[in-house]
Amino acid sequence: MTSSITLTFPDGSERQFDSGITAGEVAASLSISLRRRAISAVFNGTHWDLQWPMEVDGSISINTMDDEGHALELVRHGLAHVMARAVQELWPETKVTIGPVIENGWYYDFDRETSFTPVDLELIQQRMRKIISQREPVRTEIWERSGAIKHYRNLGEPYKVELVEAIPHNQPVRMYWHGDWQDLCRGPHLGNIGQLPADAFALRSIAGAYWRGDSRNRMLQRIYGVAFRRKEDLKSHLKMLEEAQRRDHRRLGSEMDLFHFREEAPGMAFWHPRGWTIYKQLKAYMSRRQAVHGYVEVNTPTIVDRSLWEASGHWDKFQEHMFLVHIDSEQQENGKINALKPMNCPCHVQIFNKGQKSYRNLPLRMAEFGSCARFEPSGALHGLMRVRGFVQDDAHIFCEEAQIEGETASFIKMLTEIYTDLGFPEFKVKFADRPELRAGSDEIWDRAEGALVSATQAAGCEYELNPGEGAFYGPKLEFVLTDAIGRDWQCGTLQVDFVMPERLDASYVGRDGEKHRPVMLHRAILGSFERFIGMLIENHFGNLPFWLAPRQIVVASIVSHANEYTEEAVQRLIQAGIRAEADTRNEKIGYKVRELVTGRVPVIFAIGEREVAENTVSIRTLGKTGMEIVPLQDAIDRFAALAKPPDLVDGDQI
RNA sequence: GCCGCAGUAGCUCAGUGGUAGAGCGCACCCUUGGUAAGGGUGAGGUCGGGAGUUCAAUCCUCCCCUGCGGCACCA
Repeated sequence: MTSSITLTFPDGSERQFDSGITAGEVAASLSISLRRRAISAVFNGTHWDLQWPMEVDGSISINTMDDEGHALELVRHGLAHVMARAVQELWPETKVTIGPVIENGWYYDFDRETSFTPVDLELIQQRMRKIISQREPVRTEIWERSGAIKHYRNLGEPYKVELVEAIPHNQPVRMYWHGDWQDLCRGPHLGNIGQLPADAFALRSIAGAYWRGDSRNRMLQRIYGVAFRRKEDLKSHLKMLEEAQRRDHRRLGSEMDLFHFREEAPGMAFWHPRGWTIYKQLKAYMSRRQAVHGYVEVNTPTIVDRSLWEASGHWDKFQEHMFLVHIDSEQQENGKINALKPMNCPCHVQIFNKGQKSYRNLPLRMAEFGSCARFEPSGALHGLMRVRGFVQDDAHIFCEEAQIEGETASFIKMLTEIYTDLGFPEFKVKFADRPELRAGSDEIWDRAEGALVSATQAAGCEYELNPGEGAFYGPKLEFVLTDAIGRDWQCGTLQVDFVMPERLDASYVGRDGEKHRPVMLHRAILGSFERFIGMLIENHFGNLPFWLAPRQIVVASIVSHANEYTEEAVQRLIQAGIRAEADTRNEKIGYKVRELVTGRVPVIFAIGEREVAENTVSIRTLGKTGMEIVPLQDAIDRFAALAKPPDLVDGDQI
């Protein structure tokens, strides 16, 4: 009296099976070789374990190791369990928690008194290989919730008890056995541990991580691993990581003599002449861009009395991140305290508030390259990407509610232009909607979110939802770039704010002659110059576009009696607006070239007797091996044109 | 902030319970050399800071600072 189900295969054919048949049995019914190669199935869109029964009609396809996505998931997931087993075999007192698959690998969090060491990683790795070589089958069962809880209580696995308790009641509690070792897991898994590639994984690092990601909870020890289907894939991945480390902006920043950090001012960059050159160029570019897009530029105080921060709400919400300044003892006695500004917005509202504004002034786009200081937690600091002192390309658009959508759309357009100019035609967009704790009515939030979403869609931007991550005062768009090591950094942002204008009592006179509250859009494109320059360095591997390159041309003499002509050429290049230097050191040209090439100088002019005699230069361009002899004036004209920032380039330029 | 690891010359790193070494760089000299390293000589270090153990600490112990990898945070 078994009922039957109908399964549809990828080729469209249908077959009847007894209800409860497993995906593995279905594969076997198709062919013995397929059964042997099968690793999992996709049943009705769900990644399905070969051991799981199917009890409803549906579509099915069988996966083999050739199905990369599914194969990698099973491999990484399987290795997570094997690693946990290895750890418990080596150190039985260790408590297990969770071990999810992540990009390129997995991690597993353990609770153990003693810290894992790099030597332990090697031991674990060896034990994992041994476990894999035992080729034990994987078995799964669905358990009663209470039975599972009891089981884990008896085993002394408190984290597993918590996990079982957290499984929603409409979902099965699934247990897996890998040989004798057992773990709670929603699956699916490979049918046999021996299918895991013992030579295509590596344990990478040990790190702390809070249980359930909550800093109030106990700190566990997390071990990260990477895994692939084949040894070659692992090798190329490790090589790629090395490559990425080589383009780390912190490394390039010191190799190229751009900036440095020191103990006296943690999280604040000391910009060297070459780094500051990039900074200045970028700032000038942004300034021109903003002018074109209808922004006015302002400048506001760095040190501001606490009364403003109290009014803006920062004193309550942000104080622990603010650098406080006691100016003198008298002020201190009066309880007067100043703070370095962590943001520009309150100051901008004060400029808006000076004098009477009318709807005719809106939208008012007020920009500032404002120097901000935030006391970031020590563990958050990361080169230029996360600093305590930085300059934002900040602006606030004061507008009417009906203008939000239009302003958003033109902002996204401007941001896309700028990112493209700077070498980031691709970036992620996240839409962060209302958080649980928020100001303003649901109706206002509905309107603000709606305006942001429709403007984003109108701009043709794909975005992902970042639920509940909006600011307390309004929803935001986040524009995210990825660094060399794969870490994401938010650069641009657009935030709708109904709260700050209220708190600081901003108003304008509307068409009706009455006072109205403007809406404020907080927005930035680069985010901070520091972070964005970090991204630029990594993105270009230090080889910045010519207009941004801190050293554009070095004129190197080959013989010392060419030094005078060399200096003259440099002067003429500088007058033509090019960043040029002379290299008249007493060294061979081969030595100079090597040093300049490794120093990422985009263009070298070499000057020997011939060039002096013929009034030419020998040009060598970074990345090319050949050279080219050109009259000096022609070379100056050519590179002066190339040195133009992208927004100033004439149409017919390259 | 939390967990772990690290800090020796300008840089990259070696090293030892008896106050330190290499390569590169730097300075000077020789060399005038045609596109990725010409040769010689020399100067440089409170071994991150403080305390302790010891006859003696750069090395061992503790505290702090900074950095690195994560976690948490990123208004």
